[in-house]
Amino acid sequence: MSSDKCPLMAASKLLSRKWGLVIIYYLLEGEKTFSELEKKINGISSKTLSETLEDLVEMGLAERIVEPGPPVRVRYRLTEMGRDLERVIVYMAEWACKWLLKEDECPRPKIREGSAQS
Amino acid sequence: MSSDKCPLMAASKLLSRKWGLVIIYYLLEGEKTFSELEKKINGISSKTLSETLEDLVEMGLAERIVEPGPPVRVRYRLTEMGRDLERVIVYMAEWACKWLLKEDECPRPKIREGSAQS
DNA sequence: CCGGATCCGTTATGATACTG
DNA sequence: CAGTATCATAACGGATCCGG
Repeated sequence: MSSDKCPLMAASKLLSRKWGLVIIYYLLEGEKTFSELEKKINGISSKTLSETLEDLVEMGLAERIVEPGPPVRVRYRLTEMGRDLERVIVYMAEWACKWLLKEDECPRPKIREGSAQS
Repeated sequence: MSSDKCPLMAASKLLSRKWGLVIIYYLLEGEKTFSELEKKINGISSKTLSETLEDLVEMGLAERIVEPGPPVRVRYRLTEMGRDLERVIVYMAEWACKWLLKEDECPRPKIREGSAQS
């Protein structure tokens, strides 16, 4: 049988979203609004950001929090499941620093410690 | 400023390939031929496998090794840069096991020991 | 302005068939 | 065995538009 249970294939919905891990990387810094993410993530279109956020919420990785206005504010926050990707993302970032970037382009991860945010 | 150097964005070519990390996951077990990968990775089309392998080689993550035949054999092997993704992939696999799979569907990683580590 | 939705063109992926 | 060719769908990017 070729049906090995490959855990990475179970995660393929996440992995196949081009900006999924990048968005989570920035959400690890803390909650962000739609337009904060849009400004941070240079190169993403609002359409793709919107769709990817929807998918992240649907996958249970992030929460969409609507603060009734006016003005209405929508914030996105990682769930525990999403925050649990921190190690993956930190190591991926280190890998990219090592192999893809110059030393001086390599930022210190800005992951928040003690992430109790309720 | 929006021009943060985000290491994950530098890796976006890899991350945006749906099957990239999955292929590397299996190549971490050792060299594989095209059809071995095709059998292992259920759900990938030969076209996408072919294109993704080309990209992995072009990105420097894997090598394409042609054994003159007949019959000609083509094997794919990770480079050091590719093997260095091991931590990322192992943690991603663990994450998927924890959140996406049932306990009994969660295989022990079959990564080969004795490879160069940093 | 904010948080998208809609339309449209381009690229990536999937299914199937076929080739050296 | 190791791919290519062809065609269809899905994801992505750019631009525009819209209700609050």
